Amino acid sequence: MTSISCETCPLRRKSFFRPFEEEQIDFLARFKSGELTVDPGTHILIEGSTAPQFYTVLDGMGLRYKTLENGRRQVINFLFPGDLVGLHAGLLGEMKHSVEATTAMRLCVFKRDDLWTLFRNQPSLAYDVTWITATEEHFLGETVATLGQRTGTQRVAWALLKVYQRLRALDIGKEGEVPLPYRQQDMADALGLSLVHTNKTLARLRERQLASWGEGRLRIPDVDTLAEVALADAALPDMRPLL
Amino acid sequence: MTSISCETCPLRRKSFFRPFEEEQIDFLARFKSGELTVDPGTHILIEGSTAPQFYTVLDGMGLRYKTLENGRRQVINFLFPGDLVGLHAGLLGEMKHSVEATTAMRLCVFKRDDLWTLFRNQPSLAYDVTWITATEEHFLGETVATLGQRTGTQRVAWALLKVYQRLRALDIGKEGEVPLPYRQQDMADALGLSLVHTNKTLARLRERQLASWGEGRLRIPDVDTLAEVALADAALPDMRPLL
DNA sequence: CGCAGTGTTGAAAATGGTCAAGAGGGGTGG
DNA sequence: CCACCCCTCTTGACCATTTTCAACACTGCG
Repeated sequence: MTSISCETCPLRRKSFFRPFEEEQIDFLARFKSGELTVDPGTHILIEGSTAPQFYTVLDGMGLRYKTLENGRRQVINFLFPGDLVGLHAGLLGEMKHSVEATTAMRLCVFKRDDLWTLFRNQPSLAYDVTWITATEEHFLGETVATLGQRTGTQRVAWALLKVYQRLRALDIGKEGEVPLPYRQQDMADALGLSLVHTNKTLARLRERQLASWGEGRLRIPDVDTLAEVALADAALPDMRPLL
Repeated sequence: MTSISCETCPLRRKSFFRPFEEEQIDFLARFKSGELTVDPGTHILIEGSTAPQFYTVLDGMGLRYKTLENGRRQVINFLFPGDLVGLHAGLLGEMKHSVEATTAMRLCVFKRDDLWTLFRNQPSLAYDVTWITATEEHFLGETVATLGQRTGTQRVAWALLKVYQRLRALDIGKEGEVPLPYRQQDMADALGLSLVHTNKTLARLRERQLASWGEGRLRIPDVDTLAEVALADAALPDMRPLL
């Protein structure tokens, strides 16, 4: 399996990612220390560890979660191509959550120590790192609002909508249908609902023809209607930088 | 009301904040464009606006919240001295939430446009900005886990503990007792609980002598026991940079 | 004095959780 | 090749945490 060069990275060509200057790409090419390919179910990062590396997701899907002292698991978010993974270990010294691959994944590997070089020599890339972190923070704020203020049905609708929009922005799947390889338990753990209630809520959304998720595929006949139910905005996410 | 100079900023002397190099302080002194003093109840930033400024809280307390389309309010977090406010407007172009002063507040004002200068000329400060944003993101991840996986009692205990620890790290209040000027409704909106249920849960925590909050003061007889109930870690937060 | 904002308490209603059981699919080993 | 097991999804019944509704006490303020 040969490593993909940053210059011709197929992910970067997607319109979801902001075009970079040649100088920035050159820097990233040197910054990149390798590629990691993992099987479904692999634990990529473990809470409490001090990983010497961090990653950008090139392909595949995963999830970021935290386990509480009572054994319950909170899925913090789902991971898609373009997401930065494990930056916390680089920035804060230790991982505050775990990361697991749901499908097979390919990740671009960076050395944690090079982060400081990036900040010193590439202010525009440093700005992008901060932008990504702030965007992530904003999304978590939305998630807090969802868990705090939305009903079960609204939560499930919101999550399906967000995932659909993100995948469509990446041009994955097609209009009205995207792959969604997670288990219902993952969604339940992400939304703070029980598995049983999540299942029944999904069944109701299917009946009402708002969203139909099964066999790894999510179908949304009418995004605007689902967005209404989700109490959310139907707009696609903004363009973002890709490290 | 004269403006405080960065060189002698009393907040910076607190042991909660990492000492800075003289060069960094000099830069910040030039970076600082003024001071803002507001009365309790003032809306400092409004969701959707494009503020040309962002702030560091020098004194007082406030809260950051978001209003959903159904009118419900989610308090995203409480704001204390040292917190950066409104960086989103600078980084992402527009505010994604609102900020309101609970007590009288004093804020250090920065011009949004200077942020880029900071990234270009002060990589170590840029790193600090990113560190703060990542820490904030981490905290929101904890909040998501709280709303998703903790029971009502655990949530309230967790919030009181976090607030207590943060204030103590700032050396506000004294061992076992800190000021807490928020309303029960604010706490309820932060935890995704109804006001009534929050009130009754607080009463039970008071009966059990775990935490007693009333008349603007929070008393915690035994932090470790409360931490157990909260399913949380009793450690004080790490030292952080102050912009 | 009356009013608005906050805190408190009781009772009824409901959303969501837990328990339990079964169906179906895919992999593995006998 | 079949049997068995494990994992995921599904559904029903019952339970409980939390919400909603309603009323009242207390305070500060115009």
